[in-house]
Amino acid sequence: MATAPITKDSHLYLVDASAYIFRAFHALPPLTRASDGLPIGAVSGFCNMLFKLLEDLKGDDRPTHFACIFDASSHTFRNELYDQYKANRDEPPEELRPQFPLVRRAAEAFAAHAIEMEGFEADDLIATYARQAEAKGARVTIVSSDKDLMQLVTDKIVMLDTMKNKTMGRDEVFEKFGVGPEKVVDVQSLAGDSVDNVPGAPGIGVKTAATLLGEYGDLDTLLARAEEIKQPKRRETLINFADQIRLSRDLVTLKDDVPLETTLEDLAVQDPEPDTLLGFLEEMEFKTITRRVREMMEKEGALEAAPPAEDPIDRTKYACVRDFKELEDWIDRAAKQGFVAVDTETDSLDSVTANLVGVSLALAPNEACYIPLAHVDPNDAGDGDMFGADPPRQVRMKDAIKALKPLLENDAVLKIGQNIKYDLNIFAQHGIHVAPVDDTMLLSYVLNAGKHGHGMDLLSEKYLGHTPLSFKEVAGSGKSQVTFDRVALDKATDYAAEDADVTLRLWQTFKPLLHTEKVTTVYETEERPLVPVLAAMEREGIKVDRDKLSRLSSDFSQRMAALEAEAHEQAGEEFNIGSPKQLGEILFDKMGIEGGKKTKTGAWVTDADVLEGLAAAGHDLPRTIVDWRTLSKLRSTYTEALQAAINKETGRVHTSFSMAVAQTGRLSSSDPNLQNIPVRTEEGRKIREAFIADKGNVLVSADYSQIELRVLAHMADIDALKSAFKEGLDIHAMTASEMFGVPIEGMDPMVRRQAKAINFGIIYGISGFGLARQLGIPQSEAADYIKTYFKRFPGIRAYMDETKAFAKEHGFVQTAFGRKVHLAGIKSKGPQKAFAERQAINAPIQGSAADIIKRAMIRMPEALAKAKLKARMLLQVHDELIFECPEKEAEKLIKVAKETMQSAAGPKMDLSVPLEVDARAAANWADAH
DNA sequence: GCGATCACG
DNA sequence: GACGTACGTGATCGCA
Repeated sequence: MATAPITKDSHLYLVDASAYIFRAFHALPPLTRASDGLPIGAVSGFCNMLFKLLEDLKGDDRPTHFACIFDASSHTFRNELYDQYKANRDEPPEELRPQFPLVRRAAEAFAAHAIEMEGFEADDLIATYARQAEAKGARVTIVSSDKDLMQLVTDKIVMLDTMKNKTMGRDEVFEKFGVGPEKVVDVQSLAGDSVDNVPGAPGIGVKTAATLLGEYGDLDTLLARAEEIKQPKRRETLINFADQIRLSRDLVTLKDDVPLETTLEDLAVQDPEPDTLLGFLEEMEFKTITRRVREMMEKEGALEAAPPAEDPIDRTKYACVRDFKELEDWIDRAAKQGFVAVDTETDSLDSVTANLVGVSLALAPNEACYIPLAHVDPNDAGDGDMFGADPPRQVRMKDAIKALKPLLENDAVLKIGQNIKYDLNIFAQHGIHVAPVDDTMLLSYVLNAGKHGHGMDLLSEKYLGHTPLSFKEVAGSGKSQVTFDRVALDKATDYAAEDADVTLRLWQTFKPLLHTEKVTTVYETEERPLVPVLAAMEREGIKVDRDKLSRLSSDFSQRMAALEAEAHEQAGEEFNIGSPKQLGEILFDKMGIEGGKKTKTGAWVTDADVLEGLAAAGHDLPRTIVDWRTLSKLRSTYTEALQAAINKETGRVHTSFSMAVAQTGRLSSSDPNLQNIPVRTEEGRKIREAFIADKGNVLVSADYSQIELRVLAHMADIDALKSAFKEGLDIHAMTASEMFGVPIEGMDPMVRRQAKAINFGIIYGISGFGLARQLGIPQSEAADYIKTYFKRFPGIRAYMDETKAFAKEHGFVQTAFGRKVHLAGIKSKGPQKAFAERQAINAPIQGSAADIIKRAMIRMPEALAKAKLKARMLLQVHDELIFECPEKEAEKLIKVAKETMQSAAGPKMDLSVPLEVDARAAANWADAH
């Protein structure tokens, strides 16, 4: 049986199968098998549901663990408590009885674990599994509409009614019962249940129960203080029927500690055996679903070419290479073969400072090795006390580097890695410039963006059906975690060689799919060549003025202290000014300000929008908080954190760019994030001023002007927008002029501001609500604006409709350069669909702009070299590139950078609008921007 | 570890 | 007729 650990990324589905059968039988039209009249309506409904759950769900919603839970018998411990429990139930109808065993067979055919236990109801098993999974941080979806299960709902556990396609979380439970899930039991104990024959308290229904609990808190308190109830009748009932209420509670409370026979891990989703499943469906004579299942299986066979099953991962076959001759042998074989998977092990996650600890190579499935280079005795505590600490015998670092260099730099040998930019930086520390490379993370990114993440463990699980050793398993976790150089060589070999092995297998899986999925060009022209460019930028880093940051920090601290004191005075009490919860209570509960909103967790919303509104209404405290928060943010996230991020050796800050995080093709930056350095406020700009050029150098910032609107004008083919850009008009003013019929000359800045918000709205997949919120105007007015906009630019609406239709048909959208962005929710209904539609509109625009700047970045090193410039590219901020160069070069650099950026769409795309780039040189980033 | 908040494009 | 909404990121904090 397949097993898989439950982690916080797991998603367990628990189907309340017995309840489903009854419901399907009554809700669905009666259906009989054509050949012999066997009733099969419930079986059909059940199969359709399973298929939908197992095959249709994508992304986060895709189950990792799955079980169908059945009632084993009608007699359970509840009958011992109360002999009338469920005593009013009729025998199941004649047409339903033969379907029970068929449904169990259906579950087996879908390879869905069918679980039942004598003496326990399905509900108790569901409760036990759900709570266990939740305790491990997993998400749980209970497929049922049974209100008895609603007590289980939490932030992690939701219910799904597949017939109504409705998800039930906290809010929905609250709507139904008037109390949160944790008090559902209390309500049910009072209200009783005629269906299950739970007595409850006579004359008290859900509404009254909720009211009472609202007043007294919980059932025990309510019963204890029943004397205080004002209404005589209710008081009497609660006092007289206290025992019956307590019994009811025992009946409705689900048992969540059933001694399970099948563990959670055993519920791992497994692929159905095609012959068994298709055989069963054909036997039932289900035409439609048989066809759909067959199509799905054919497609998956093509898409996820599973690894040769006869070659499962076998860690015992890995070699630990500890002498030089053996290393030379591996290198020879790799060179001969022409490709090799490579992975480095280090003592840190930061590729600029990390030390190389070992290298692993893989030549073929199971043919992999680990070459330890800097391991120490695992018993060495690392405290400098070298007693008993003999490093294990291993190849000398210097020798290994010398031997590996020709292989890693050999342009006839492809080096395959997972996130190989990291390894490039590690090897660069040792003077090795690895090329050419392939990256399995990027292969997955161009194939699967939007479907799922691209980390190795996830990809291995999904495409190889194999769970690699986790880092924690070999290095420990928490306080007892050690760096990799302290891991014993046998364990290190298992882990490291497996990573190379898995990488190689993923490459074999993904590489052929580039062509079938038509994403070769995106991979070859945008992703693969960008890797060394970004690696160099990360190594280069950017200089920051530590003293300036330090002075800003002190300044912010002082002003924060003053604001904090002021806030306490305005509040009339001391409170934690950094706690949104406490602030909300002071503003809306204590001070009694009306009109507050709550978040889905029940806390008051106190974000800047709300506080600005309150300040405008004449309250003093909100303004103080807003000011304090501004400074607090700047201090903790920037002035403090950036000082800590300065590299001791280089004296510069080195970010890490992620190429496979953003769904649209954008980069992201982290550790630290240098793509969100403040600029919008005066205080914020001071932080930008701390980003400086080295002595004798300047920073140059070059940014695309309105690139997303230009891309939109081109892609949607809007003549009015295109000519506006060609004529160099102020695009927001032009939009305002077209919409409101006012001249561009001497335009009211407020009118232009509104047009600007609309232009952004268009790019984001506009909604009246969003525009109204942004502009602070009534929704009706916003709707009118949008109407006017579409009337004036009908091509935009047509483009949006086409894009949505394409997304729905194909499940993805594309940028102008052929990058695919898959949209998980596009086929769902309700808010998920609306969200996916907005993504569908935004992704091609944002993604095409990302494509363009990537193309510019890739060409930049050669353009700089050709112009004989010493300039280095340091950062990318989505539509902006930051360089550093000798003062004297600045003018020439600006020219080269502009040309390269403005022509970056070609020759692949003949953009029908010009791309404008503004560039400036200065001593710091604020002035260059 | 998660939600709320806020910094950027 | 109601619902829930602007697109894409990452870091920090309080609080469970």
